[in-house]
Amino acid sequence: MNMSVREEFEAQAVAAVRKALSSIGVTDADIHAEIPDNYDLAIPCFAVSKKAGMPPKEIAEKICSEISPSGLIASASPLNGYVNFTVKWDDLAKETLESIIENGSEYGSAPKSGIRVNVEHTSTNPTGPIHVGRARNPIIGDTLARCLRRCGHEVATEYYVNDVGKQVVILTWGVENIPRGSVAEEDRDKTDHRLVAYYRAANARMEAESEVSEQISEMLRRFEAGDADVIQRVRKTAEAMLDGLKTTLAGINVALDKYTWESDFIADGSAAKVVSDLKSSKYAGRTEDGSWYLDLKDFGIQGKNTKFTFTRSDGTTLYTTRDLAYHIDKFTRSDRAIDVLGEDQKLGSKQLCSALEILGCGRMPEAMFYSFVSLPEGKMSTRKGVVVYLDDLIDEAVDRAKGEVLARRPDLPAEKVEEIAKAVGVGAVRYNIIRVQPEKQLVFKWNEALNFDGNSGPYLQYVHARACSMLKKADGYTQDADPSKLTDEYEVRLIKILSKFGNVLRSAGELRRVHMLPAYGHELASAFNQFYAAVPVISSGANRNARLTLVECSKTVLANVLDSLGIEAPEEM
RNA sequence: GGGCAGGUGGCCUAGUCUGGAUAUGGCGGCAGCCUCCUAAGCUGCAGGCCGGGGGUUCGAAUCCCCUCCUGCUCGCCA
Repeated sequence: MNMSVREEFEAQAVAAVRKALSSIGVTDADIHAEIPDNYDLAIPCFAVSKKAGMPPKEIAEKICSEISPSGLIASASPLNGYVNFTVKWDDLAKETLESIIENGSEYGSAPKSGIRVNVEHTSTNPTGPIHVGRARNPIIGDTLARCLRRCGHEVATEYYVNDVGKQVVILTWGVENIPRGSVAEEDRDKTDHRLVAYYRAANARMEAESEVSEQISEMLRRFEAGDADVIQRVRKTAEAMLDGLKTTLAGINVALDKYTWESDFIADGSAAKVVSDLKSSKYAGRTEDGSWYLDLKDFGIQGKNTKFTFTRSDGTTLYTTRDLAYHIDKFTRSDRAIDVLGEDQKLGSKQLCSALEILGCGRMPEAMFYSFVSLPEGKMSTRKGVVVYLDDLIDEAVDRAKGEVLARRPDLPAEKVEEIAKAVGVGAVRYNIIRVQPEKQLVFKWNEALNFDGNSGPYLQYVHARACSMLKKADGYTQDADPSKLTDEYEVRLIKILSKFGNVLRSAGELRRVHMLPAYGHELASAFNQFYAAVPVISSGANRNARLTLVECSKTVLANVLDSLGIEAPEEM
């Protein structure tokens, strides 16, 4: 679909102001619109004031005198240096409702852009189950991907599997050498939870027994020398572990389009190509021991060590070297690459970008950082067992949701209860994580993670279910988008919120401000609840059809918001 | 020590990029609201030196400088 009515109105208002300003000789003014409480749009004249050499108040008055109602603009009035616009309500309401009815699940989406966007997310080491400390990654990545799709882009999500390096070798050694039953496996029947016991045990034995340590080192040496057998065995273990991780991700409605294996970039020679290309750059240098590095002091890398090492002294590649090959590969199949990364990757990501620049790669990945979720007692650690697994969080959330459903709906069959409980539990978890700006430090607390009230996923789901229930109970009506039947203040507010959805999707997607989405959903749901409490719908006589149409439209947009958040929209709960 | 990020009522949080009209919501607390469309709801009340200090400006939560607290980081680890 094309520009929404709301966006057209904004464009018209800005154009009108620009035109009025040009009549007083100001042409390059910096105009930005705000959405105030009492008007539909406001443009402050303070910045313009200096350029024009006129007080803001006078400019606002002057601008308003030049603007007459046209298009979607109903009025423009000056107040305290602002130009306040009101929209032609009838047009806004009618076109918004008609557009929602016409476009349904696509309402708010932008037309196809033809731009290929690659979103890499999750990419956790396949050495243990996903814990809550990293749970922001798949949820941010998946939500962003959903928003970008609605922004019209061709989006592919991708998981970069680290099947290279000491950690996976330790795991593989453990799985191959520690007898089944000799270590206590976790009781959850999933490969990631089963195998992590061998990873822990292997780590412990490596530290305690020099013989084990030597075996692991030998395995690592053979791996790096390209021993096909070792590489294959490590890959197999990683695949088994990944299987469990995929199940966890599926549990929170995350499915990735592609899994790319780090070892492939060694096997196909592309990592070696990166090394040889970097060696010939003027920033390259070699230490006495024979390792190669780039000196990045001219690239804004600060600190006592500006060197970025890209080969070991034995010539083998390092993680970031392979990541370079990976990014070059990504850009052969996408126009934009977005990396969702933990904040510990900030320096690495910067070095990667500098190296890409040195390699003459015309493009840079856009990094999105989040800070790790910690526990009140401190950082999570898989090895120390100070950890809350994502699987446990999901189970707990679904369990609690089940209790809530059972308490409210004794009439539902058991199967339906399970279905709703899963939707609600997962909704609470995803919403709670995505509602907060990613860079904010987050301390995990059960009562917050399992919040079902107020600013929560279930609150939005509840409104969706409520709207569905009303439509069902109405038992038939004819669609009516006549704005003259929707003049109550609650109806007006609700429709104005519905008209903003496209703008919200744009900033959540293009500007990667994913946390705008839950805020909007809450605003919409809250406005609906107020409308619901104040305005009778089913028994409302002449306005019945129009009000039911508004309920249907609200339901549609809410479903779109929930879908963008990767949260299911139950029809009853 | 250097770099990067966060600091907003008891708790969580929006707004900071692009300075502007009374700082957004939620949780918890208190007081109300189901003979009407799902009370996972609605209404009202209390609660704020926007970490602290300077500066720029007609105007600062927002920009600049200093400072304190928290997290991350400065590997021939991944």
